[in-house]
Amino acid sequence: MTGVTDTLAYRLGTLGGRVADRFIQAVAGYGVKPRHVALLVVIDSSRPASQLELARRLRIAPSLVVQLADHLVALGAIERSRDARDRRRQYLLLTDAGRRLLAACAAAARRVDEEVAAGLDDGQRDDLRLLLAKVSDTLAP
Amino acid sequence: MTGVTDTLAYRLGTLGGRVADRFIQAVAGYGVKPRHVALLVVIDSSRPASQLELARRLRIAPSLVVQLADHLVALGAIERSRDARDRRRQYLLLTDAGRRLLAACAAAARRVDEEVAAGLDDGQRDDLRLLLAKVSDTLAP
DNA sequence: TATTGTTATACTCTATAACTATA
DNA sequence: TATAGTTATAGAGTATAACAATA
Repeated sequence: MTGVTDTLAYRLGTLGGRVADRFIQAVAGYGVKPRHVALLVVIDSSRPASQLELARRLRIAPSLVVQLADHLVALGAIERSRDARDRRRQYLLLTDAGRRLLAACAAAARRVDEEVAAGLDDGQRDDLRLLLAKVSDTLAP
Repeated sequence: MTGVTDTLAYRLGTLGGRVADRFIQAVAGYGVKPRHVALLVVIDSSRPASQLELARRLRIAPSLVVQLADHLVALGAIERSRDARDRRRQYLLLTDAGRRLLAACAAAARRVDEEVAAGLDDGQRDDLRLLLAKVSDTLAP
């Protein structure tokens, strides 16, 4: 009988935590945490989106988007821009500094990858990336 | 230039969280959370260990082991047994009910796997398991 | 009245520090 | 005095609920 440690669910869950801890350390120097990076990512990879839209995409509470955005504004990484036609809405937009910050976080993630994937050859790294992407897509909706 | 989402670190971190959420739901009916399952796993897969040893293996605070163990004792899943030669030490031992609970959690994890790996064929599932195991080993120490 | 964003509050998780008992 | 375990306390992270502004 296979044990719980043999399952993808258990391995992905525990390993995800270990890797996330390293990522936290890797980006801490830039004054951000994984949630901030995730927000930067979705801002970067979509048409200008309101805070509520971003909350839905990230599956986090709207009030948390406010806090994360406040912090990123303070860092100069994003700007809030009111919708002229519906003044309730505020779009979050990356600044040049925000793009540089995101690039720095990507570089930090690649440094973590060096450690995480130290035991894998290039082909295995690509295989793993592909398989994780497939799983992500499965869980996407 | 590769973005942060292309890295293993970012994917493993975010995906780990999503999968962990599903695992939490899957075992909630048994009255346990992932930390309890992790404690059951290490108790099951080692010589009788003191609470402090278990804390070190799980990389969690000794005080947390106390809380988790209290809960598992209340569920009847483990028993505390004092070391006769050093009455400060308490070994945590699985009961039969604990073994059944662990088996139920493994079954729950396999149900989560059905969802997580729905987009992968059997060969890909094995590949992913193997690659994750390799990465786990790399990060083990 | 409904929706967007914000603020206030509460809850969960977990660690650190203080304490007890045994050595 | 040092160690295993326990209890008390505090901090981080995040959600829910109450509120403000606009539609």
